[in-house]
Amino acid sequence: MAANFCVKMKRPRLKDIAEALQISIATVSRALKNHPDISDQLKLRVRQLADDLNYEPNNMALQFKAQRSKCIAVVSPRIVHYYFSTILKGILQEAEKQGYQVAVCETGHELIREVKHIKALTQGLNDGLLICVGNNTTDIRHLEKLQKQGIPFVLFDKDVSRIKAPKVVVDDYTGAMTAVEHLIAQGYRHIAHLQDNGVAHTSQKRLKGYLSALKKHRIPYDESLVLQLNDISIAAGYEAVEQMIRSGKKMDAVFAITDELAIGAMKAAMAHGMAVPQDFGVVGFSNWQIATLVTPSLSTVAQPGVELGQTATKMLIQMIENEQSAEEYHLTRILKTQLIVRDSSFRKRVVVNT
Amino acid sequence: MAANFCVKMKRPRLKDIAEALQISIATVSRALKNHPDISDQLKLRVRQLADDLNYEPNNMALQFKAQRSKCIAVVSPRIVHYYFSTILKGILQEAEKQGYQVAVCETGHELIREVKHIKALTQGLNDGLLICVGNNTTDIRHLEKLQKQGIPFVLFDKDVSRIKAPKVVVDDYTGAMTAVEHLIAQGYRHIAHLQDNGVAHTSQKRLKGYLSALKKHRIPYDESLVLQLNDISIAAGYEAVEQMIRSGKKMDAVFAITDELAIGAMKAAMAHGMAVPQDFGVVGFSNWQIATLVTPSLSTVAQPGVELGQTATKMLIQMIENEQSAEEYHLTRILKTQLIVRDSSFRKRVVVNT
DNA sequence: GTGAAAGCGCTAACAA
DNA sequence: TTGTTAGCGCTTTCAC
Repeated sequence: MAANFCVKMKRPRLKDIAEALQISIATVSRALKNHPDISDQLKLRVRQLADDLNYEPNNMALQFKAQRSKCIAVVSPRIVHYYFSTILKGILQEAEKQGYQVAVCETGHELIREVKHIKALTQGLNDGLLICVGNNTTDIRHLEKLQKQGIPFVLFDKDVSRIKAPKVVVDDYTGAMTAVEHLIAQGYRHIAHLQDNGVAHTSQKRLKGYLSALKKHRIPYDESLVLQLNDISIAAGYEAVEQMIRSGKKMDAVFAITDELAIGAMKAAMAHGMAVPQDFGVVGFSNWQIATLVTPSLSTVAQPGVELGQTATKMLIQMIENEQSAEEYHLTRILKTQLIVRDSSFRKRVVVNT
Repeated sequence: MAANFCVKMKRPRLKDIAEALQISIATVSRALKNHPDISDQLKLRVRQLADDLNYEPNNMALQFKAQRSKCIAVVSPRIVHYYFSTILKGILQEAEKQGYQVAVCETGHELIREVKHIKALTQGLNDGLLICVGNNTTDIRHLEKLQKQGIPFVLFDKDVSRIKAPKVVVDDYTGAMTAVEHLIAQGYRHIAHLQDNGVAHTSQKRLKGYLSALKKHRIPYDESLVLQLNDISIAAGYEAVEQMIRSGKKMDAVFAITDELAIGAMKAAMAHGMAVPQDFGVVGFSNWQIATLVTPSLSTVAQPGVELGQTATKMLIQMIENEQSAEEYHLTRILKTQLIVRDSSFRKRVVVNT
């Protein structure tokens, strides 16, 4: 708008180089891509000038021409979240390796934002999507629409069983089962399970793992030991376990759906004079950094976040580059978890294999 | 390549609608944007068909035409990092509000990757950049080049004093000074300072804050109480303080450059029989989530991550939309930190104002 | 070995 | 009220 005394150098285009050298645009283009048809002499002159002018190809034009952006987008419920950060790290690693740019957005588990973001991201800017649906995503019409449009996408972390699409998830069932079997092996018999509202697939799978472990070892299932909480915070875990203890319920261990709940549970038990792990065993889920920092350190089921991110990204890029739609390519990859036994559940010498 | 029996619907273009309706492309374009010139009747027909075909404008074409992508990119040293996650959250919030997409990449504090990423991100795909340089970025030619190219960018978190560009940083100096003054007010007199290699601006500013606080309260400066560590982990903090204690050095408090170092320091002191905060006071920096989880809970200097992200994004978008170059718009915004006093340093009742 | 020209999907100035 | 056309920067086929 305002007059500008300092002449701002416009970005050089092929045309500028062509005109300066009195040759055609096509020749410049070829020279810069080292096309064999162009004489070495001319190539040299072109490159020289391109360097001098600081020429960089205009990516928007390239994209537009190729109708491909080399951009993928990630839709995630949470950003400030250790596990998700590790997934994102894996995504970025793989994308960098393959020369893709990664756009990120957060839905906060709100369906409206999820739908809005997915719509915005697919209006042509991105070649594909990596989506982790929110906990409240029961309506999946937006995903079905993506499929119809033939836009490649991969679902990660949260399974959505009602849709046939490529997915990368973690083996919550086996992870939970292994954790509970470990508690049983350590001699705990009254094992409570702290979960969230139980709606999400992950929660259901982990509950199933818990139940299977009990069944396998013939420990009677006591419904009142499975607590559904509104919140998965440390405070929630604390409160839940405190109430159980106060109520006189017999309980000597907790398997919690998150590390935070587990830590809350541990603190509550300790506050009520129980020694961890001697009187009370605790295992969490996720292997957040805090698990190593609490005292006693927390046993937990580690999820392979980086690997999950990498795997999902590899799948997506493959779909993009082979022009496979999400409908054709419905593969579910299930990654193994790893039980990490730390102090909060280790009171016996036993051989533990994951 | 291979024959495809299922006819894949190609993405509809304006042309398809125009042909079907026997009108011109321009008319379709205008009808869809609700241009007043078009008759309501026609608009209706056009919209109807567009809906039926599931028409979505091709963003690549729009971008190309406008030479603007409504994309910004974030360059960060680390992804799995609580503080950075909060910054990213702020960035995403503001970008979402203003309708921008956000690309993210990680440099791992490696200059080569930083340069490579910045180059890739500026080849036209992004309207501007938010950059947090790595700890080893002393060579800043890549940033100077950005300025010359007139590409809008904002530096965040890490200051680079040698370049005149818009920046958003945290007031490390005052933050550190406040923390140390708090320790002094609590009666500690032999306050050690744990820092990293001291190269980064943040480290230097925090050291200065430490020194100023001592000076202001006439506490003699003891060089041997300032430790430069190779690593900012819990283990490093533990080791450093343990050595100090073993060496018989008089020391009754630590101000550490990170929460992790601080926690390590605290654990070391406790391991050697010192009570925290009675015999030994500890204050960290950053307010990571773990600060609330350790026992005793850790006093620390909180950095406003979300606010920082938002501010940087606002500045960048303003630059983009007003076509201001980084050279013209060299404003440095310094955000206040907040001292959070928890158990690790609170032994006296005093009024604490940030 | 090099140039001319079409076209990617869309917008907007100009024409009718 | 609607159509025509040029053009955004680049690649690529075809012609010479």
